[in-house]
Amino acid sequence: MQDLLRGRVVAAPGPASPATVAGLDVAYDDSGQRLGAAVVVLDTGDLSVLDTAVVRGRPAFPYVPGLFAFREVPALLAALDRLTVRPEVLICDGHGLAHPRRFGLAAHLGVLTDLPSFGVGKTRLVGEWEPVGATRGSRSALVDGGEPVGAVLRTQTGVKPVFVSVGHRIDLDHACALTLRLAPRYRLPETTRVADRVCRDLLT
DNA sequence: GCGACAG
DNA sequence: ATCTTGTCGC
Repeated sequence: MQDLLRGRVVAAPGPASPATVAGLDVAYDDSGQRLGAAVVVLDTGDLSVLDTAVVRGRPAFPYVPGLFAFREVPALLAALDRLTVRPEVLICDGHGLAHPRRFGLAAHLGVLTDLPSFGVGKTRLVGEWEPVGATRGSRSALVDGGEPVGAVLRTQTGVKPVFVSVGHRIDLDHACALTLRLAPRYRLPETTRVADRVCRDLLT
């Protein structure tokens, strides 16, 4: 399925300066039998929350590295469907092309929605990189099998970097620039932080 | 056979 | 992802 859908990924420059971005995340209960998914739309200017949509349900697939999208995509699509504001870019908790078959969650969601998308992961799935500079904004190429698949980006000086990789209709430089703009104070972009908080609250 | 392995 | 325990720093 991934090998098939991968052919629908579009590599495009930009987007220049999106006014809205969406953050997506999923949380699970203690049993792992229930999940809560959230999509939040933020204004890139002041990082204010413009819209929120949530969904509760069951995992559609077990967690298997490389097949992560099959677990969370159904719930995230359902949540996206409930949005009132149409986001210009999707920022996913996970990887885009930095995937064994170059089709991680961010690429998967991008193709299915045809919205520009990229992933910001907390840990690596594939690839190697040279040490990243210690200051905010420093980045190092993430390379897998000899090809560049993303960037290891320092969003806060002296804090562990994040892994940025494009999904659909966006280039790496714009993805990194957006990530930095959305992470003025913490390691992760506000989109991810807000979505994480919202979906976690669904389980309590 | 052994280590790696998004969330 | 989720959980615990402990430490460091503002």
